[in-house]
Amino acid sequence: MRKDSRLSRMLHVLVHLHQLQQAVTSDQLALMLHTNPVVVRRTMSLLREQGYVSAVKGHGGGWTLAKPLHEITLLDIHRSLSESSLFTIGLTDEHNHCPIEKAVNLAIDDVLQEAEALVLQRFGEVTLDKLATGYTPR
Amino acid sequence: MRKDSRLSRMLHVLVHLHQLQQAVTSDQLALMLHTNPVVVRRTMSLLREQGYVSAVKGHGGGWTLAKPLHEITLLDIHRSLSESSLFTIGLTDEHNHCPIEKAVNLAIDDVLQEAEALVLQRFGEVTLDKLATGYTPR
DNA sequence: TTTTATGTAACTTATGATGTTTCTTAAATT
DNA sequence: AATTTAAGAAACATCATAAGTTACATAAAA
Repeated sequence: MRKDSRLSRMLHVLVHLHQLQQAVTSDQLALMLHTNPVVVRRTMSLLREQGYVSAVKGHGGGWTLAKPLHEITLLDIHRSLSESSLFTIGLTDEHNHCPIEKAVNLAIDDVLQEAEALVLQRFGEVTLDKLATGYTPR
Repeated sequence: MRKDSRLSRMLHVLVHLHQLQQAVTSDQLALMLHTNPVVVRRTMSLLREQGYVSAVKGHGGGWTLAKPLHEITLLDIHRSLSESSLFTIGLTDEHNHCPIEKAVNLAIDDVLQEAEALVLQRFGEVTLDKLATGYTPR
């Protein structure tokens, strides 16, 4: 299944924006991410809607951070990007009345919800300034 | 992103096989899963390779459990089915030498590995007989 | 020999991030 | 005012993979 690498890419971009301290164009970011500027705008606009970056049109324009890195967590960016599920595992809904299917789905969902809660908690504990200074795992 | 519902489907099938106590054909399972028999064979054959089910050809043939439910865990079935990742999140590898990209990927991967370990542990704790008698969440 | 069933190869479909083209809009430079 | 530079946005193509489908081979029982 194709992976969603937007979180990885956007975190990468945000830390670079912090270090450069100036507006960076979509074309420049596209070169950096080995992609094209439309993909950059499409993804960055989700962060702009949540107030983490600003975009300025025209000469000298481009993208800048709208908040300092220490006020942004991995969770903030993850939430800005994803409406869809964290897991590749899905549940079936073929027989709403079958008690076995219900028990199976409940068992799987129970585990996945616990795991998702853990991911969200951990993401919430990491601010982006920690990524700028060399992250060390727990 | 399209979900992998094979785990859910196969657990459902295994518990039904236990309750029916007789060979069930791929056609019958396909009706049960609202799919077609080739999809059933393709997926069930992964469980057969690991020794969880047996298949018999010809008249009166079909699929039967090769192990009792209490000797099979969610983890066993999960492992039989998936070589691919549990998460929809992927890491980029655009600049192997960029320390920021490394820090970003390390931070994400750190969290995902912890979450995956939790999922595998929980899956390993649940034997399939628990699903036959009405599963209650932790 | 016929019927019933799995085994398997080859191909199509569905989904969503990604990639691409093209045009519009806005702001700074000339 | 005209030109250049940049984001915004619509429309469409690509890719990967579970799922779905078609067709045929193989094996076992009736």
